[in-house]
Amino acid sequence: MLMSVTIKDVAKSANVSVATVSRVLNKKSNVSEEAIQAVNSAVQALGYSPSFLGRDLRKSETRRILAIIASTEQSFYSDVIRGMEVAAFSQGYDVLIATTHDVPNHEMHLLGMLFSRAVDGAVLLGPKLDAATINSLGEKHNIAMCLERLDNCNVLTVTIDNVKAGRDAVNYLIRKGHKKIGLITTLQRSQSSIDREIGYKLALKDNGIPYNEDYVYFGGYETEQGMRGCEYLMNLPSPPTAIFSISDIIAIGAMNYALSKGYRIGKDLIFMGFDNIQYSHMFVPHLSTVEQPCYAQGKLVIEKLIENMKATNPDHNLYTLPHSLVLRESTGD
Amino acid sequence: MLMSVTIKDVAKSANVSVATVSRVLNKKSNVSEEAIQAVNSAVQALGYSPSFLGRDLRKSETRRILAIIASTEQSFYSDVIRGMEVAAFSQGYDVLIATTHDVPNHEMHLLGMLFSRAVDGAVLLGPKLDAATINSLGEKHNIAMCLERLDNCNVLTVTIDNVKAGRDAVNYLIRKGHKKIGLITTLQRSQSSIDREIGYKLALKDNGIPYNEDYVYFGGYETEQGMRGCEYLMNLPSPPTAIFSISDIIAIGAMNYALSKGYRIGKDLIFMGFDNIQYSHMFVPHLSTVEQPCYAQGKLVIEKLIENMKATNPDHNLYTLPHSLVLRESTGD
DNA sequence: TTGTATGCGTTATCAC
DNA sequence: GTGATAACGCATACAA
Repeated sequence: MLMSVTIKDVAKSANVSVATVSRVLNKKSNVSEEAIQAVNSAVQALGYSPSFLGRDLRKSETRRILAIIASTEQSFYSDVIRGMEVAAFSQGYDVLIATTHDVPNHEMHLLGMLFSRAVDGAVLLGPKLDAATINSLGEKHNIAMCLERLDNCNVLTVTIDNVKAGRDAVNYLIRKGHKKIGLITTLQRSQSSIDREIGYKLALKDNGIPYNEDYVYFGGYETEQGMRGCEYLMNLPSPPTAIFSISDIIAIGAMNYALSKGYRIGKDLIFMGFDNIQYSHMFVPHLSTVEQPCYAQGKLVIEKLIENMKATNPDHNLYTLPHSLVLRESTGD
Repeated sequence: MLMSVTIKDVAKSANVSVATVSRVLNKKSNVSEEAIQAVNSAVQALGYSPSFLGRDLRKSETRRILAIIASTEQSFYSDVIRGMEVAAFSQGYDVLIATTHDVPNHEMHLLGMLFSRAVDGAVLLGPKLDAATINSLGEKHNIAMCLERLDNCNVLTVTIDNVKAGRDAVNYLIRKGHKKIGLITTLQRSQSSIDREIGYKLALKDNGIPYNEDYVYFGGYETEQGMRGCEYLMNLPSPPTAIFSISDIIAIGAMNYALSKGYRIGKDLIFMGFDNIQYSHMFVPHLSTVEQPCYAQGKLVIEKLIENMKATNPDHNLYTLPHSLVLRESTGD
């Protein structure tokens, strides 16, 4: 489209060498004031913008990091991305986002940008690839995971302790005086769902309540599935009086059903969600939920990833950040 | 991190020249079966992945397109992005997303990726830069706008007719028998908001209803502002019986207020939103709204943008795609 | 069918 | 303080 103006053109126009132009552009110290002026006005006049293609090749770095997410639909990622951007930007990196739509092959395709050095590093937010694959990639490339951990995965990871979070959530429901606790979770297993389920069971055990598999509904991530889950649970011979859902979206669906059947939410029936999405305090009644530190997780994972890019000995640890309960009307608070 | 294996290493290992390696990798026809085998097994053995840094510089194209959005919070962008990706992918392009968080300077910084040829083109979804700036960028670079148009902007744009959409929405409320129509819009002006307001006024005029500025509330994009707007409108001496909001988020806030005051939504008071976000049919009562063809807009803008990249004579037209009304409980449907 | 050589736009090393 | 020039990794024109 544009007959590219290069550093050579600027050099010619400013009557200096390309080396000097490069020095000015990169703000090196040893260059005369005259040269600086000459170069700057030439740059201005020609509308020159240095090509990253040349620069990146020469320096063999791009200062770009790729965040790979399922889709932009989960508004919940927003704060994570923001944390990533702030951390990256402060060190001169840009964050680019790409979406997989849950297709493992496409996730691999995007990781190709990493293998091909189009980006310096990648962060996976909820990968669909298996641990073994990610492990082998992690040996050769700068890669990290955020929000979601993987069992037996030896890759830098920042997440929360989902077991403890699930446990805390359910313990709270029990402390509210409830003994019959339903769980709505997903058939499609992500490690965070599994961990939250484990937390659910541990909380029951903490309180000497026997685990009853009838109280667990396996559905999908959509609101509709939450409705189904609640419908199923409330039609049990001895329905639960409290329901923990592994996501707010699901919990809202569940409350939708409960509302339509006239249950008094927060009294007859209490609900706890997970994620603290924006909508959880827009919905009426407002939803109690577990909040995870999205911004902080995003920030930390980038800081660690950038450290790794410079390190000879990369850090492949798992970092867990603290979560918290947000109590609203749906639990009678 | 990784002592890069290059095309040279592959050539050596396969006992051929780098040219032959390149030919095999790019699936050129004129190359012997032997060579293909040799190269492929060398690639395999060495774990070679071609560097985009070299390739992109040589071909001076990246086959990457940047989508610049405010943030990933508006789940509403999701389908647009999806349309963009499908269109791009089918032509061998990747779509990368970057967020501005409404900071014009950061938008400019991201456009730097375009100037510096780190991407071949960019799509702005709701730019914060002014028309003059974007115009001048559009002369030299492959750039397009989507979802949001700008007055006097001579840049490829794909959007809907927001004037007509607003007009249709309000006309529907009037056809439902309402004459006192409130409008909740935003103080911070985007062209789409302005256009929807114009549509509101035109619909009133269509029906011989005088415009009353008391019926218009200017707030922000958040749910809370929708509540305020509704509160304001319903406390007027002669409150409206129908409320049009320029976004679903705002409309949900407005309904929140109405619910809390005991109005019977869909009967005493009807609501129309805009965008058809996922929440609009999760909220109870379900929200009537205006749907825009997100996927189609994303798809079209990329198709046109890629055409432009090849064209000597780029297309700077404005394309408007059809919207539709989605009728639910909030309008008594 | 294959190899050699050049150049893409930078930055960095080295002489001056 | 400055200017040649090599090198980054690749694709391709040209020769063979």
